Amino acid sequence: MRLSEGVEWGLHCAVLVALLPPDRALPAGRLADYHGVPPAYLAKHLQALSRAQILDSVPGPRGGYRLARPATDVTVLDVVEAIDGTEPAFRCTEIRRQGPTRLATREYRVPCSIHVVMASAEDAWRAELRRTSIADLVGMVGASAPPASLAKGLDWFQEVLP
Amino acid sequence: MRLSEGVEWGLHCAVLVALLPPDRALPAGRLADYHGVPPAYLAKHLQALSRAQILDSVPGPRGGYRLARPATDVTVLDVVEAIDGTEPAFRCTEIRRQGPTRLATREYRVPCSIHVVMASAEDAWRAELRRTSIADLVGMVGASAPPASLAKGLDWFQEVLP
DNA sequence: GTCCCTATACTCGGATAGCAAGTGTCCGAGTATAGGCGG
DNA sequence: CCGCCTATACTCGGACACTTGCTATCCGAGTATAGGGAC
Repeated sequence: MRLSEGVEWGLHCAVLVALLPPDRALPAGRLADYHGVPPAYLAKHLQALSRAQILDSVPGPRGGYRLARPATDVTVLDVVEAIDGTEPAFRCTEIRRQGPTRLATREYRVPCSIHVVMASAEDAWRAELRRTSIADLVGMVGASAPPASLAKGLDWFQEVLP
Repeated sequence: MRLSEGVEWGLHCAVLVALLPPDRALPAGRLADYHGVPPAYLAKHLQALSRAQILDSVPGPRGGYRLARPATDVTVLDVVEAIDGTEPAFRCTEIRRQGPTRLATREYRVPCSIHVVMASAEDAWRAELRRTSIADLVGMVGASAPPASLAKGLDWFQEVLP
C-alpha cells in the first residue's frame, strides 16, 4: 500500500499557503522552489487541490494559489483525498460469491465480514486525519520547527512577495 | 492508495484454513478452486504467508497449507502485513529540509509535524486491524453467512479431504 | 504374511513476462499588469 | 497632466511520454505415498 508522494507535497504547500497575507497568492513555481521539488509535477497536484475546492487559483501576473477557505475548515483528510482519491484502499471483490459454494445473489444479504473489518480500519484512519486541520498543522510547525528555519522562511516570503 | 488484491485472498484463505481438522492441510490449488481465483498467483501470496510464519507448508501428496499457530493468535494485521509489506503508506521524504530554507541536519531534532499526523493515522489503522483475529473472523462468518453457503462449504470439505 | 525398496505423483518455491497506475514533462489558453500614446 | 489602449509577460490547465510495482504465469526441487518384489 503506497500513498502518492504528492500527498506530502500537497500538505506542505497547504501549510505554506495558509501563511500568506489575505488576498495574496503564491505561484506553483515558487512553491516548487521552496520545497525543492519538480515544478511541473507539483503543478499537477496543485490542480487537483484546486479542483477539490481546497485552493483557489488566480491567473495572470501576481497570480498563483491561495486557500479557498479558512485554514481551520480544511482538514488533512481533505487534502489527502483530493490528491489520492476517495476510493478505499481495500476493495472487496466479493470472492465469497465465487467458486463451488456460490449461491444466488439474493442470498447475500449481510456484508462480507472481512470487508467490514477492513472498512472499519479505514474509517479509523480517516477519522484520525479528519481530526487535524491545516490551521492545526500551522500551529504545530510554528511551535516545533527550528527558529532559524522560521526566520529563513520569513525572509523568503519578503523576497518573493513584492 | 491501493491495497493488493492478494490481501483479500489471503484473509479468505486464512479463514478457510482455520476450519481444517487438526494436522490436515489444504493445497493451494484447492484454495484457488474454492475462491475462484488464478491458482498460480494465489500461490505467490500463500508463499508470503508461509514466509511470515502465519501458514505452515507441507510438501508432497496430502500436503498443502495449514495455520502455523492457533487462529486466536493470528491477527488480521499479521495477514495484511505479510502480503502487503510493513512499509508505511506515507513515507516522509523530509522535504522541509530542501529548498532555500534548508538548515544543517543537526538542527532538525523534532520530527516533521506532517509526518507525525500521518503516522498516527496509520497507527490507528493498524490498531483496528490488530483488534480482530482470524478466530474472530471465523466466528463472524459462521454467525452471518447464509446457512446454505455454510452447508455447501461443508460438502466441499468432505469432498476434497479424502 | 510381512518387510523393504523403488517409482510415482503430488506438493511447494523461486525465477520469469505483461500491464496498469503513478511519475515526470511539455506546450497552449487566458488574464492582470506595465508602458506608450492621444487628448 | 490624465485616461485609454495595446503589447507583454506571467499564470494556470490539460494533453503527452516514461518508470516503477502489482498482476499473472511457468517450470524445477523435494517429499509422502502406493505398489511391487523379496524373504
